[in-house]
Amino acid sequence: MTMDQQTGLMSLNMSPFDLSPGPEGSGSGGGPSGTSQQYVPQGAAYQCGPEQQSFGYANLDPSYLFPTGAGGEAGAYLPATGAVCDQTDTKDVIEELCPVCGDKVSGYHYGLLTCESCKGFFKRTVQNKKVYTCVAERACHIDKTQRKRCPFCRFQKCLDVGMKLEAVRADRMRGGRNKFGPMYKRDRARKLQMMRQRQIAVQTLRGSIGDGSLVLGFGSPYASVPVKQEIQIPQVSSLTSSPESSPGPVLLAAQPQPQQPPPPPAHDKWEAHSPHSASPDAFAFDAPATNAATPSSTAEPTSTETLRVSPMIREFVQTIDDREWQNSLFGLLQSQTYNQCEVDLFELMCKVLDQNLFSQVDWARNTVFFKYLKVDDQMKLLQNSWSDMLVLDHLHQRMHNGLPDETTLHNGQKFDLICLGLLGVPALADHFNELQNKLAELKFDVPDYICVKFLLLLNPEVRGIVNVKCVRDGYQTVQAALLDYTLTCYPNIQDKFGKLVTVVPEIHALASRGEEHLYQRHCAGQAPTQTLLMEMLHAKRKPNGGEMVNRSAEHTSTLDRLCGFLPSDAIEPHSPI
DNA sequence: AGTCAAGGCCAG
DNA sequence: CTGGCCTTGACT
Repeated sequence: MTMDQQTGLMSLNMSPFDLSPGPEGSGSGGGPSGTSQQYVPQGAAYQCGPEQQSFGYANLDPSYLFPTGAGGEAGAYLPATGAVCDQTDTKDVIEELCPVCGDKVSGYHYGLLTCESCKGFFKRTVQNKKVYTCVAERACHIDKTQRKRCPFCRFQKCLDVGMKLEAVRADRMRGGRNKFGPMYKRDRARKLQMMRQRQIAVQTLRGSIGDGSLVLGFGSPYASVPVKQEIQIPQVSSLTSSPESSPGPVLLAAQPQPQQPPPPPAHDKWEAHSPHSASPDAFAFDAPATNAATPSSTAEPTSTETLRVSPMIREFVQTIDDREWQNSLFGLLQSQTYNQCEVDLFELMCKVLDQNLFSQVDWARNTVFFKYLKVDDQMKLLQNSWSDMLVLDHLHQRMHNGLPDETTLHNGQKFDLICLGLLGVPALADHFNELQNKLAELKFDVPDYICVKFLLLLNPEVRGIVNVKCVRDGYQTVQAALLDYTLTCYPNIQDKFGKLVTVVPEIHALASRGEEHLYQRHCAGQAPTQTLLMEMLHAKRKPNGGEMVNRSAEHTSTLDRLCGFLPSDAIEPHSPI
């Protein structure tokens, strides 16, 4: 039996964001099989109790904390020995701790390196369609000694760290290999490379002690938390396809390609995450009917003009990882609603926004101009622009990737995807649509998008920036590049650049209203606490007007840690907190 | 033939 | 129900 058959649980005509089970339910063999336990209706936020709260994010998916680059998906611990790893053999790679319980890893199981017991637990849960109940707040701490206490939270953590439902075989066939084989191989290779790079980074650091210019996270007390396993989701629709043959990240396809058909709907990226994909079409975004990135015959750049796109803009476009954005969105919606009767949609929206924020920080800190700034400056810029960029990202996903307004969750609930772009304010929908129409008229394309995003981020007017010159240089460089791009590639659109620039304050106005709304709901106790999202909301409202939170070791904010984190491939293991 | 990630078995 | 160990079988 193929993986398609194993996992063919979804309606064939299901939309890419339709996460609800197919006609047969969430399992392969019909409805739940006589489990005695029942789900406890949701109410509590995804928070941690005081006993396990070693730091602010103790019970959020720890892999959010230290994103290690685009494509990261599952979670795992790096070696937490505290010692610098001087060897880079495979043995070290495998000597990790289970991302679920911290026990010794026995190999790759269901998508990532886990211990034998969590492997067995995950298998039994999925095979037998167990439904667990948490008698506490559904935020139990899971470690080696306590993993048996709360199967609900243990399973939730399995999903959170990235264990894959689709790797459990519906037909129970033994032996053989599945589609993750090549992925595991790549992951091993990547880990080995990371080890080597970390070694180099450590050596570099040793040679630069006392050099205050290094912005590294070695002093962080958080480095022993799990770090995302760098497993790329195979871009395949069946067991028989090779992930290696999958298309690369969204790169040049996003650039104007007037003489070619628009990029095909990216089915794969949806199937990749869904245990329920049944057909290649099941997870395609709607083909962008009014794809602004597919220029019309009158206004688009010609192929000759495309060649004139500056290398910098090409590079900018390459920083976009829409697939990661979509995969993580889908993965979160999937994991948050698996085995759930009903979820709080506002809370879910906050979690998605929170995840988007982590991606955003990860994107920013790897980009030119920004990555050379000191952490404090980086934080100020992000705190100033995060909501604007969230709105812009959503416009981009809608316009260039056909993101629908709504999706059906696993549990049958409808989730308004559009609310992500509106930051939870339905009343802004008209404004949002007007903005989108305006951009569509301007043939707003992917290079435009990424340039505007840089302009939002690199705002030299932000108060308190130390290295204003660097920010301004970056801003002006992007501005010039965008002007050049619009003149070269869209000569028929009168003053496209100027009109794009006028959109920025509109985005800001929209985002500000959203922020205000989120803040009020947060104050009313309706939003999950201890999230990066809430940290961002609070930052602007601090009496010192966006000054950094106290950055002493005992009071380090999440954003601080994210910005101060090492380059993704040079992570220094630390002793536990 | 060896590898290794699936599923299965069964004592505790 | 758990988790350590065993069996299986596609892939190398």
